[in-house]
Amino acid sequence: MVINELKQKIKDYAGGLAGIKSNLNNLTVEEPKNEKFGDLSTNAAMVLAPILNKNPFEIASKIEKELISGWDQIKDVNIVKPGFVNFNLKDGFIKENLKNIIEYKEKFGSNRSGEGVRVQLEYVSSNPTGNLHVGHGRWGALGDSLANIYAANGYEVFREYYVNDYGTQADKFSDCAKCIYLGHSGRITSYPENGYPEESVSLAVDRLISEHNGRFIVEKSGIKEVETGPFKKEIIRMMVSYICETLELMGVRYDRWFYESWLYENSNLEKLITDLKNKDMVYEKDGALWFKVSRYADDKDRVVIRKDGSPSYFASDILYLMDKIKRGYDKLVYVLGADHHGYVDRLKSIGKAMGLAEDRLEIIIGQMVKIVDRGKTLKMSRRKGKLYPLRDLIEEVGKDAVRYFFSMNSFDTPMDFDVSLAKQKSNQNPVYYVQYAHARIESILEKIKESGPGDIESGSCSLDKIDTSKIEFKSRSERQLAKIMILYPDIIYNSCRSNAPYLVTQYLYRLATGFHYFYNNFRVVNDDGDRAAVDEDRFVLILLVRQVLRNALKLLGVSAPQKM
RNA sequence: GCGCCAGUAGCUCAGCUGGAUAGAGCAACGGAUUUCUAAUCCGUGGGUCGGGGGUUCAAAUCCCUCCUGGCGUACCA
Repeated sequence: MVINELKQKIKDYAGGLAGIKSNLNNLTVEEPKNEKFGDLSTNAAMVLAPILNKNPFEIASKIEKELISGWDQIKDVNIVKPGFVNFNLKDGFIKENLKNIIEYKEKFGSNRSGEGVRVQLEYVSSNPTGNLHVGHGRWGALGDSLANIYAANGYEVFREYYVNDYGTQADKFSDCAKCIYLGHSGRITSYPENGYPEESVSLAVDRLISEHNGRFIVEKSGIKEVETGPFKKEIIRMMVSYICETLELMGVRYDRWFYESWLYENSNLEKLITDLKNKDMVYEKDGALWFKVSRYADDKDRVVIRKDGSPSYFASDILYLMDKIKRGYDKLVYVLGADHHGYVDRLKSIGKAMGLAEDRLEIIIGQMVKIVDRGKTLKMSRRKGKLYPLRDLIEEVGKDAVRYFFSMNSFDTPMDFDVSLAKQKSNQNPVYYVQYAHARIESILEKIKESGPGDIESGSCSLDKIDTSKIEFKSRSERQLAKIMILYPDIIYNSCRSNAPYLVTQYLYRLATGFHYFYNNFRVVNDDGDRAAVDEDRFVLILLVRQVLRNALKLLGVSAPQKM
């Protein structure tokens, strides 16, 4: 990492001046907004000024003299107005860093900051009582990309989907499905009141019929009935398989599908209750058993066992979290929609009650997706349906556009998803812009292969045997392209630290811009003479760009096409 | 009512551990192609950073207050 390493050096130095106790968290090393200020810039002097009670300009020149001017990575330093220290990197340093792309290839950009840490991510976990809608796509994309990013930072990653197959909602779903299922076998019954939308229930029923036909029908004194227990289990399995397929269509996969009902096996609940009673964490009131969560973070206590003796969903929350802890993950990440933000305190309370260190539990609350179609907002409603199904979107827009689109914003931003716009396959969708850069490179390489000039050894477009230190930057834009590439590892590190896949997306756009500009202004293959001549410096450069594009696209689950 | 999130260009969004002229994309307008894919490139216009107050050498960024929108506030899951 270029920036993060320089930053550490500066921070160490600043720490020496200011004393270790000083807060230097807002010390930054970053690319200045305006590139005329140089490659990189630090505000160190201005951060130190109040601590040392000195003029920032004075400190800046001290930093320049004592620290930065001695670095062999730096070509020149200059100090500007309030006390910015701006500097340029040596070309040689950039070239040296380019070597890493060749050395690490598809691993370029990765780091080991998370080595030895087992992190579990749970995302989507939509109830298996209906199909996924467009909003769920955001959590799928976010969760999967985050998982990839954590892995690229050296973490050991586990991806999990929690299936709510236990409790009254699952029963209700099963009842709805039963009605439709019986209808297929000729017996008409009335559809449950306030049942789930028939279209989405039918998805599971159709699947069940095609797999098992009428296997769950039993005749009782001439009347067709359904074996409720096995039917429920199977119909939910069908819905889950549909959900799983939908997510796979957008490249979202899991290591484990965890069923809520598992939590109630082996009398786990009884053990939990005894345990909670022994620890004095519960009390009885109005015939129900309450958990004293209000003593931790939640605003009020929650029911664990209802007065009818059945466990509440909160009981599942506890059991599930305990199960995760028991499985030995060092860090638990929940990706939840804003409609679940009431969970945060509840989950944190459980964590605290279970003695889980606060930093081991990370809850990401993503803001909602507002679905807009031709200027009209489609109202989101969890129970009532009439939402835009995720599957339709993937089929209409394509996996790549869906993944890219959902990775463009910070999860903190409520998002408007214009379905009609997304359906248009036009340059309005920036994914094509980025993919086009890759396809253009492929196209150049194809041309080189075809013309088979003698000056590229073996003609194969491989990264091996390239010495980047011999590259010459013939223009500003070539150097700029190289500089963007060597900053990639910093992006991967930062995107992990702030759970922000969109930083990768923004980076990709920037790299693609750099390439497109380069492409429009310079040629890699010149065939105006008798035979094609390949510019080797540029040939190397585009090979490197291709590699970095691929690496970043892969993290987002977007393909890198050969042709477009 | 209380809680969480948000309000930045016509639209969709970055920037918000305070810093250098508030940035991108799309849309609008004007250019570039006998040359490796024009799904590209270059240029122009476009802003009371929701309103008001405060802290500071410096505020889109921090504090207070008000307005607007989304979500939540179950012995549903």
